[in-house]
Amino acid sequence: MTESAKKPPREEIEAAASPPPRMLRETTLNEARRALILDAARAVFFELGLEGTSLREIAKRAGYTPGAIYNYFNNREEIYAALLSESLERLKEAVDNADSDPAEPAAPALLQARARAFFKFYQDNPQDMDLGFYLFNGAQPRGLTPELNQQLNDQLRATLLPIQEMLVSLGLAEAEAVAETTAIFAHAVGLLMLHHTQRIRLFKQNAQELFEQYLAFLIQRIS
Amino acid sequence: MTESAKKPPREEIEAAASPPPRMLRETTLNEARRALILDAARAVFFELGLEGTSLREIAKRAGYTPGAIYNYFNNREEIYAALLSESLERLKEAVDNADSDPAEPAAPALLQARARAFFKFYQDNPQDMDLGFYLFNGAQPRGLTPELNQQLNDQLRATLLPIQEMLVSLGLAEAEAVAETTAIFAHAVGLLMLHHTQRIRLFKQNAQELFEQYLAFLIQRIS
Amino acid sequence: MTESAKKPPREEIEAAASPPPRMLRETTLNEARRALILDAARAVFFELGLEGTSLREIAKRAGYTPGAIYNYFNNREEIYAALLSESLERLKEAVDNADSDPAEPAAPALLQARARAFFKFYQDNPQDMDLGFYLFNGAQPRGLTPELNQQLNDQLRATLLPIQEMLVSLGLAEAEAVAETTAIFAHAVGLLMLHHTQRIRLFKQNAQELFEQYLAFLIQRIS
Amino acid sequence: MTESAKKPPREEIEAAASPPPRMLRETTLNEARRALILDAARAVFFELGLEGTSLREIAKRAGYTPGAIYNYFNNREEIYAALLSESLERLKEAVDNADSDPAEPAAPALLQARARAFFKFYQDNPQDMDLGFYLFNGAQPRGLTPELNQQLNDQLRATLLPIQEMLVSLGLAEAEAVAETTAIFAHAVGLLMLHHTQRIRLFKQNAQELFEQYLAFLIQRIS
DNA sequence: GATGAATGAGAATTCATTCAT
DNA sequence: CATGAATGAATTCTCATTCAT
Repeated sequence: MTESAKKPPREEIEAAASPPPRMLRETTLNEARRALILDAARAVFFELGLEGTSLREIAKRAGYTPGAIYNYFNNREEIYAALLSESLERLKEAVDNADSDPAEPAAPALLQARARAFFKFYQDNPQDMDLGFYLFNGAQPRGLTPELNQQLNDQLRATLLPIQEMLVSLGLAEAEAVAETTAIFAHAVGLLMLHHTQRIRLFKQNAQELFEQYLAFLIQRIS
Repeated sequence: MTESAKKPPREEIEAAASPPPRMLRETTLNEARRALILDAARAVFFELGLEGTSLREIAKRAGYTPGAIYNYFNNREEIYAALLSESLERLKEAVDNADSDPAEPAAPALLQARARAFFKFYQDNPQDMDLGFYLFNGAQPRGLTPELNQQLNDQLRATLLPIQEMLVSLGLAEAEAVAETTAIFAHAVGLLMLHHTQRIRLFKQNAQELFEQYLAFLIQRIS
Repeated sequence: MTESAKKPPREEIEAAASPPPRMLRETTLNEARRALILDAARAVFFELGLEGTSLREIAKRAGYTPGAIYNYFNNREEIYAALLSESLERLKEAVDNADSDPAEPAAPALLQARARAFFKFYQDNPQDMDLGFYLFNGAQPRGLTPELNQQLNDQLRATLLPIQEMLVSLGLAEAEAVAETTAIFAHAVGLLMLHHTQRIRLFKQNAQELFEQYLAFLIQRIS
Repeated sequence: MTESAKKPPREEIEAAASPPPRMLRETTLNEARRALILDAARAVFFELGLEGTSLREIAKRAGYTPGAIYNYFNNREEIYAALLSESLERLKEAVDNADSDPAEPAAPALLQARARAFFKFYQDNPQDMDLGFYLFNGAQPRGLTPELNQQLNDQLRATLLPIQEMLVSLGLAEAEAVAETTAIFAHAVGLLMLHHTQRIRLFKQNAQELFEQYLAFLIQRIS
């Protein structure tokens, strides 16, 4: 689930009936190794931060020579992109799963649940935010190809869609819903930044509480 | 004005009576040279961004050899800290000056003016935000000493105080005012992040407009 | 036509009577694949030059993985050797074909035609010269086996023989003819070097004209 | 004599009267160290050839860390350029010194002496020729700046000028003299290539003798 | 016969920092 | 106060080659 297949699974398609076992095995192995590298990369990134993350270190932790990495990724940025993509996948999953939180499926409650899930994901996984802001930086995001950039954008957009839909459910016009989604996104990001950098302590405030309050005001305003 | 004296001020104070002219002269010269280096650093940082900024480049632009820098700063992080301190000074100045915007000095208008000034400062100077988030990162801010960290925190706090005061003027209790100040801060930061990383384009929104709207709702809510 | 079989021919010969069809088929296939690789190698070499030519690139263009190449060649140098061998074949062909240039088959004209063909070949195909000088370098030519080296030498010698013969036709003693052939060879090589490295521009001279002049003087001298 | 000063001796000039001893000492030391690196580079180049020559190896032999080299040269190509420049200096010296070979200063003898000196220099120092042809390659010579390229070209041109002058002395028109100089240059280069790559053995000829013969014919022709 | 994984060595270059002078 | 030399570690990436499968 956590692995976004980057390499083309080529022939797998033609023989939909009986995937040749050999090929299947190799593809699986391959993906497992990619995943292994990504796990190492994530670990390094989370432990050492952006600056401390080098190909060497990733390779070492994955039990590889640096050169070997290039069998799975064309360059360092691709690793980051894969990491981010996978992070966004987890984020989306978290937001989507918020629905299954039982009980009251009333629109306001669902909106809260989804926004909360989004907020909580990054609150619990600060490095995932770092990752995002590292790659989503400046005009031409790091070393990403436009395609990769587009893909990541799409993933982000898709993640926030359920929130936007809920706002529409609550009676907002499409345009308003987009604006409010953006605002929620921004407010969450801002609070999370203050939280992670500990600046929020300056004000003796609690990020989560403030976010809840923001949501409460919002719902009140649009109801 | 832009120079916050970090290192040398000590002796200057103890001998308030008769500062030996020689020492005074040297101290002054010293500060001038520190300022020179910081100017160079700022220029490099703004031009090349965090990644492109190296001690070598700073030294070169300041007309020094890299080694000479260490007479004024103990390491690279200290330069960044001084830069950030000075950036916060400019920010504070911007917020304070918002008052002098003539006409209606009514409380709501003043609140708006100050918050706007804050927002605009970082919108116009993205690198200043980079600087802040570079140093204010994670639990133990980069290579900062606790004292430096404290000082920077104080500066930030002082900058936001005028906004907080205005909220009190508008009738909020002290505790509420702090919470709302934090929220304004967070919202601004969040929108600025989305703006600078261009993620806001995904939603076809405009950061400044959204911030204005946030302020409008806020004022409406608390009036 | 362009393929000089290096490796497999052995068995083919011993069993002149009844070459087992299977082995024959395989041998043929094999040679075809060798040729395929060499074609790719030549293309890469001509396009990217010596420095840009890597086994990986050759393999990629031939539709192989790098490892597969080692079924046909023992190492990179062997590919180059095969390439050079084939280049010398083409050169020989060019010189031999000079005869068929119609009209006056008088000895001086033929000599000129052949020498010109030699010169022109390398003038038009600078990479072929690179190839030659890459392998024919220093005392122990690159990674060539003595046998390979001998073979390449023989090919070169055979290529120049028609010129030497023409000199004999023109009345030179065998020893003199060899010496003059060497001199022609050297003069051509020297001018081509100056031409390809563009050093000849320093003198605002034209390589081809100078070579013609050299030939003219030579013919005049020995007639 | 063998050291072409690349780095600007800056202030040395203003105080023409009494060069401050300190500065002088440092300049001298500096040049000595540059020379040391160049010596190492030459040694590596001569021993391992172009392919084997790496910054690492040069640094190691010079007793330096690779990084330290960059205090004296901005990149690898600059080292090569300095090497070539110095090689051309030696070549020029050799040609110029041919004059001082006493006895008969008649024009033909002088021409021969100079051309011979040129030839002999490269015959005795094959790697110097490699160096030249390495850098003087293709349209945009390796990684050389146009200025460096120009400088090297000028040095080469200046080296051959004495030969050209002698041809004028012998009665050739300027244009003819240039053409013949080019031809002599080319012939020498060609023979030297065959000599160094040992291809001349194929013909059982002797490079030096052939060159002498070329000169003899030339002098005879133009006298 | 061919693949794909992996190695291990190596490339040039950059960097913050130290230190004798 | 400032220099210039030097370090040593790091950076990403490339390459020819090997080998189990």
